[in-house]
Amino acid sequence: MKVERTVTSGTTDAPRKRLSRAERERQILAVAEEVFATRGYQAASMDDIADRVGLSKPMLYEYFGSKDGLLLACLERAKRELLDSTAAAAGDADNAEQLLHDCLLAFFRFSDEHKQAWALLRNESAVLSVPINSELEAIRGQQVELTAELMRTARPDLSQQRLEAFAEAIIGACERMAMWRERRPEITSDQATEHLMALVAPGLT
Amino acid sequence: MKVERTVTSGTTDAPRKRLSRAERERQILAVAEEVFATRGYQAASMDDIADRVGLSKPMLYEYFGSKDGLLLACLERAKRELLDSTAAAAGDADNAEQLLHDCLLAFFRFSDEHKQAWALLRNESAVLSVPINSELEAIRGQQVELTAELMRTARPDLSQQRLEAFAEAIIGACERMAMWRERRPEITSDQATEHLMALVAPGLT
DNA sequence: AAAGTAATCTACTCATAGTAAGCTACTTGT
DNA sequence: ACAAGTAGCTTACTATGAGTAGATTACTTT
Repeated sequence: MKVERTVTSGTTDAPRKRLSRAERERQILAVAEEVFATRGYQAASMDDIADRVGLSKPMLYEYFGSKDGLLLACLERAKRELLDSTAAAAGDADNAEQLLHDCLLAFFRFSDEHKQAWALLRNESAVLSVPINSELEAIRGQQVELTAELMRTARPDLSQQRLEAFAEAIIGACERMAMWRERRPEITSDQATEHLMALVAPGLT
Repeated sequence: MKVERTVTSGTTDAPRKRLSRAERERQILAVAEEVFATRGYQAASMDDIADRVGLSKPMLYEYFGSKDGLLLACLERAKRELLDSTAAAAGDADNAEQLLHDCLLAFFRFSDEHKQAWALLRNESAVLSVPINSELEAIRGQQVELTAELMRTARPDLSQQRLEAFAEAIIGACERMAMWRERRPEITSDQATEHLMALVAPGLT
């Protein structure tokens, strides 16, 4: 189980290439995302991640501070990607229904195509430590805001509170349906979008 | 920080009452639910829970097997309570819209009145270890089934897949809105219900 | 080539999940 | 009443994994 690297004694050992901080950080993030997504936060060990990168543990702490910090960095990147994807889809739509449709579809496609990032986000409350969770809620707040903002242009008659409520509800519905699709892979992102449209579009137009 | 019990040397020490397994289990569950809900799974320590119960750690393992096992027992109880609450509310409703309304309201009231149980369920994917998560998804499946079943009686024209999709979406929306209400305590359960009804009722009738 | 610095390592500490092995109070058969 | 059995309980351990102190080595700069 233990993969000795024997840096000191080896004859054929490569002398461990040195990389710039930025490069190493990207490399670590890639490995960490994979490990967190497959094993889960708790079962993932810093030693394991370090080994896979081919680096010693203190480097992870040097760059990310803590296990929480490392997860948080992964989450932030994933969340940004998701936000970008949906925001981009919101660009070219002429009416409210079309807009909703495009965003939903973009979301479901994202959860298809970036399975690892999505697995991470889906389990985001994995950690529960107060500092992380509040940070996460802040990030999530952005998504709600974006959604509410988009809806306001379509339905300026609705109250601020109602818009927020709708945004929360729709995002929650999306997340659950994405998890549902993991259990039923035969359901395409178009079908999922259609189901959700059937449920909420009448209430929005 | 360490509260020594000094059982061996004390003069005024109560000799640690012996309880039946069933009673002790209930007592442990109550403490564990509180600790898990407030500190979170990760930060909760078995030693701490044992101390608060006034018991030694091996007893927790004797009765619940592992930390996961203890959390799972808490979750199962909480989930059953929630399921009972909503199922009871489904009893006396004459039409589909009324039914949906009553269930939603029951859910939001539950998350008000059983804050601890709800905090636990809300963070249920806290653990991520594969065995626990699959167990949890199974429990959750019951709720989806119940919801889908209720909707089928109201809308027998919809396909099985669509009913499931609606059930998942509505449950996801509920969960998110309950979390939203934690941030905005001024929003009553009636208001939350009304918002959600406004969003989904048109799509269901 | 000397000095400086950024990347890296080895070798620890400490907290906590989980366990082995035995002790003790209550129950039950005779 | 008392011996035997058992269910509840404890002390004292191991093992793993997060996090850290301090030294070291490879590039960069002058």
